[in-house]
Amino acid sequence: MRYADIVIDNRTDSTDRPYTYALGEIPPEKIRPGSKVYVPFAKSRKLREGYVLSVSGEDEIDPRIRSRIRSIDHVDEDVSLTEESVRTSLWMRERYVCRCIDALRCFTPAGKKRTRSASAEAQSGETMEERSLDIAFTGRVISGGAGTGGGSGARGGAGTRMDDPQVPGPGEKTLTEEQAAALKEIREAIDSGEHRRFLLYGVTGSGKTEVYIRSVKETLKRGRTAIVLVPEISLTPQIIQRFQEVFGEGSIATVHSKLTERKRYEQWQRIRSGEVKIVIGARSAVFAPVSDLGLIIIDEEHEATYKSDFTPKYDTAEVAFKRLADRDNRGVLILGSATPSVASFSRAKQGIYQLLTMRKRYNEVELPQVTVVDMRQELREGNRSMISRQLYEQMERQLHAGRQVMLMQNRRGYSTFISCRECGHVAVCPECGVSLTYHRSSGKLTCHYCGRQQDAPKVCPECGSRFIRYFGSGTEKVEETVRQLFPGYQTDRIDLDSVSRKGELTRRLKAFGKGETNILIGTQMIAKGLDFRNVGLVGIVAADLPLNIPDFRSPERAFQLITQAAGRAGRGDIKGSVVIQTYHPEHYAITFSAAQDYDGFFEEESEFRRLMNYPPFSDMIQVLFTAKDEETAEAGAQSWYDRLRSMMLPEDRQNVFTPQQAYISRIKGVYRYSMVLRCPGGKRKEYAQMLRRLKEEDVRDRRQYLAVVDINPYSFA
DNA sequence: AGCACGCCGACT
DNA sequence: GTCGGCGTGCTC
Repeated sequence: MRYADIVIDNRTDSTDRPYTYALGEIPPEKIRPGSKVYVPFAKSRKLREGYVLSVSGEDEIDPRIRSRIRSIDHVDEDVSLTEESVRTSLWMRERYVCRCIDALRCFTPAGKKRTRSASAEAQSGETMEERSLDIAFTGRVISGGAGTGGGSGARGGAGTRMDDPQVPGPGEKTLTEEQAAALKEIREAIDSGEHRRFLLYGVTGSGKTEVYIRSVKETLKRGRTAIVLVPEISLTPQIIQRFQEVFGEGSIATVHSKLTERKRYEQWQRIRSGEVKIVIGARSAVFAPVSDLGLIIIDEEHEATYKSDFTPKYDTAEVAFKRLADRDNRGVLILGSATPSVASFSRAKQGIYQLLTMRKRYNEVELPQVTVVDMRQELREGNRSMISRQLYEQMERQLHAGRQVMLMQNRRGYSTFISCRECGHVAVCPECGVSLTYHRSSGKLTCHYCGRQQDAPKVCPECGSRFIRYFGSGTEKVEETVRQLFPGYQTDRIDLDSVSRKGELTRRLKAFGKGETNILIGTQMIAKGLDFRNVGLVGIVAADLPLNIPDFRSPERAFQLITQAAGRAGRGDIKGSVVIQTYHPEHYAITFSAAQDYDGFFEEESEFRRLMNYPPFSDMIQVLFTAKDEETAEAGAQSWYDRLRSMMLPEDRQNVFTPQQAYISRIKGVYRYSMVLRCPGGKRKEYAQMLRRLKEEDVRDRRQYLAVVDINPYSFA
């Protein structure tokens, strides 16, 4: 008799381990790592879903559990996963301290099947050999048949091919020297059939998309598959359009959150069956069910959207790396950005990534002229408006010349908070404890964390005073000011509040692209995406905003945001200009972004990180404790702190920081405490294992709080 | 004794 | 996550 170790699809930590089942009536060739199975479990009448991790023989069964073993009821081959998915999931469980099932679920089709039989055509008839699973968390290593498995024959070894390299095919553009040089390196890597990683550092307009397209083409030529990841699919219609022009619409699967369940399932099957070999999508597309994966491209790799907000809190580039390094794939990873993250550029400098640089803009358009305005000076000279005199003058000049203007204010709403002038009372969300933002369009006070809304008070709820002052300013206030200053021009505002319906963002951006509005005001949503040919000026209304957030990555974010926004100016054949308004004109994030000097910024930021022992010179781990009452959350954090330190060697204890109330101490009535750990080189794995042990203890002791581990969090909550 | 309710704990 | 078991405590 043969047996299978199975993870049950229960969302609880207490069943996060493999259970052994007999194959029963099922032919052994139908069960392999990744098989989706239905099994009886505990006292439940209904069958439970599960995934096979490994298969074993009679002699490997622990005699103590033998009598309790039950049989698998049936298999669903339509939604079974690849063995590579199982290996990557087990790796994710270790790395992100998550449940095995949560990692496996990333690889499963989110949508529903129509019927059991309707998608039977998706079965490609593959009979993958059983292979050894070296990292099963059972600790059991099973070895099945040898062999390298499906699809590997097409890979590598095609090195002698030397036809049409510089001649553009249909829909392709002629390559610049820099593009050709970058592509040469990538092609060699693809030809080698080895796992290699590149950082494509190309300034805005240097033509990264063209390099992506050619790289995908090279990959397809070898019969292999490619995944192209973009930060947010609705903001990148141009990339998708370019890919469709070159490869044809039918050969690309696009996956994103706006697809209906059925559509998503259809796409999943199209990918799994091998019908399409190119997948384009946001973060979650890194889990696309491709086999023989030869290439993953991560465009705008520095973007925050590549770090998952949900469990498991994975880093897309790490998962991409792991999938590509798998023995069933051995593919190439390309990270592309005009402003690479400090972590990635640092890896490139260390030689972990091969650095490919493209410094020239495609049409040799001159870089925009940048002016930094000291807003303290403006205030001293009597200008209390949020628009400086320089910005006003430049707007006037550009609008007069028929050019368009973009103003970025990375905060929505009308004002940040409202406060009573008599007693100082500040309106605060009763659930989250953060100040409420006034939205003029709706006349409501809104909590930006939980979304709760209430009417703006006419009189102070504390003292009854009619004198209420509005502090700070968001996009709505910018819009109002600009409408007053430039009444003769069409103005539009784009932020999370003004675009609710799907497709509206793209439509409005397109309208601006066509010149229907003269002035576009928005949050960072407008800093990315579409290529606007007629924008003569980009104004960054408050460049300091990201700098005020208490996070070690603030300078990096500020630099990226300013650079991105500035990149919107002068995309066509006109030289653009950029005005940066700031209260910290001397800050290095401002000076280097104004000078468009990435390398200078990197050096300074890297030195700061090294001195402070921040990533990439260490790893940070945050554990967030949530509970319905504050005492439980605090006690949970304290308990982890004490137990963790007692597990550690004395010299490691200094790396655990005292637990404290989270930055946002309450969300939707749930209290939050946080504990942060710093992992010096090489300690990450060891610490993560300790955290895993603490989680297991909590399950056993039925603790009333929830602890969520976040490895290298993108922001410290 | 008989029953409702809620917590416990095992699940292969 | 899920369900039966079982203890508690109330009522007849």
